Amino acid sequence: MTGKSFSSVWLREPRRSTSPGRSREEIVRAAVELLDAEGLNGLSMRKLGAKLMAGATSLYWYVANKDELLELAYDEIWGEIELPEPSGARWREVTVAAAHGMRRVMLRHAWVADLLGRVPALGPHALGFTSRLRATFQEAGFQGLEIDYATSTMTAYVFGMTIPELAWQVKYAESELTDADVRSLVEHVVKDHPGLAESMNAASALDTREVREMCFAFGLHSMLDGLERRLVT
Amino acid sequence: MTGKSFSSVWLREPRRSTSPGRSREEIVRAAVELLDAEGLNGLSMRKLGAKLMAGATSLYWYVANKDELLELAYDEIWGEIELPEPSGARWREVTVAAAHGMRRVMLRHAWVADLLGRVPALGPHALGFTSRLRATFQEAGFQGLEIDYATSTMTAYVFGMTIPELAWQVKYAESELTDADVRSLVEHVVKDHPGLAESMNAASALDTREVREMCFAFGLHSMLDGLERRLVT
DNA sequence: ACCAGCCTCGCACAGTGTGCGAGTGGATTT
DNA sequence: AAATCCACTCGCACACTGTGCGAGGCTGGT
Repeated sequence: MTGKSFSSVWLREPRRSTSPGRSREEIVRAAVELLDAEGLNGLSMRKLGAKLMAGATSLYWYVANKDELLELAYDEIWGEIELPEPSGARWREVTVAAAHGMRRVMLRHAWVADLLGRVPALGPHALGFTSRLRATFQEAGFQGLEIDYATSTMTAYVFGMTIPELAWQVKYAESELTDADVRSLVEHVVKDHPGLAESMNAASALDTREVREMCFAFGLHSMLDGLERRLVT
Repeated sequence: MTGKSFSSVWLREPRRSTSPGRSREEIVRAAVELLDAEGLNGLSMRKLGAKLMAGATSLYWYVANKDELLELAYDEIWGEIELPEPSGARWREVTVAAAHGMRRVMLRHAWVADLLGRVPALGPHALGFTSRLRATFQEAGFQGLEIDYATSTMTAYVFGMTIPELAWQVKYAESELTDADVRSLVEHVVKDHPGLAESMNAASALDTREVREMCFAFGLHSMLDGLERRLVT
């Protein structure tokens, strides 16, 4: 009775197939592989069809359009995040583990960055994750809407911290720049900003990866401290 | 002496033009307008050319390729963020204002979400903003790498909190769903997750926009509390 | 008058998502 | 056994994309 077309992947049953290698799950799995290997621009229906030894348009039997396929692929990787059982007493441990889990999955599938701002996380895997994370905050003692606020804050932090990392990673991978090239670019561009230049010098003695991880941990624990304060007051 | 091609917009001088309406700045401004109106997929070189009463390929005189144009557009909107003068004493005020400024600009230019994960923020406007924000944290009392950690944490939070909002906004705008349609979709999809369903019910009595803003403020202040704690210890 | 340089743009190519409608093969009904 | 149906595949075509190339035009200096 919705009147208009109004469709969503999550409202339709997936189509089953007789011939093997041809099902929504298979297609989504192959799409994820292709995305991992070649990025968002590397995924085309024709390439995906070829990978599955099918015509490009055959896939449209299982999937309404490419956007839907991307929604499915997006939800798929939400399923990869390891998340300990909710536990109110050890909510910080659980939350820290969840944050690192999210970050790991994002780094593994750099193309998520392109979908975060386009696809609402409404798939079963995404909801499952969110739901369990929410339960953790609830058991920790948050109440009412603040349960959701805390959950959102936590996921927001991980997204926001990891996305720019992915931007670097992508820019890196697609052009063949050496570390020295990148450094010289940044040095040049940062010239008019003494503060940034100074911090770049300080960081350049250390391993980039390590700095990123320290930064992530610093922000994460700060944020959790802040949330914890909201709790005991 | 870099050996390889290795180019970046930020290393090349923009080309000047004789005929009016044709310059890097004009083109970028028009691109931003088009992006605002039609989103990332709505921007094509041909449409942009038409808007400027120029052939599509004329633009390539001023801009190496579309990616470069997007980098320029991305940096352009960094310049729109209002940021008070750095002030150590009132660093929280400044930071809160900066966060809301970022959020406002993002909501105004929903397509940033598509670029955050693809384009490193190396343009002059982005660096200017970052540099001044950094100065604020420095004057607040942070030291060494922690100045940058705090800065990153803050921007990460704003990005991460706003991006999913943009996803909804986009999905909304491009399909013509009514509020009721959206609610029924979410209700349906959330059925297996009692916690989420409950919180949805609690929130549905309130104005969506208001809830989003309360959530944003809650997380922001939590995060700043956490950072402040790092400071006094 | 000639030339050099900046600047414009038409053409063409390879590639995209996807609607359409014809085809195929196996199961079910008559 | 024949006819019918339906799940499924896919070739073709269309409109559209970014962009390399190279032919032109305009402007100022000699």
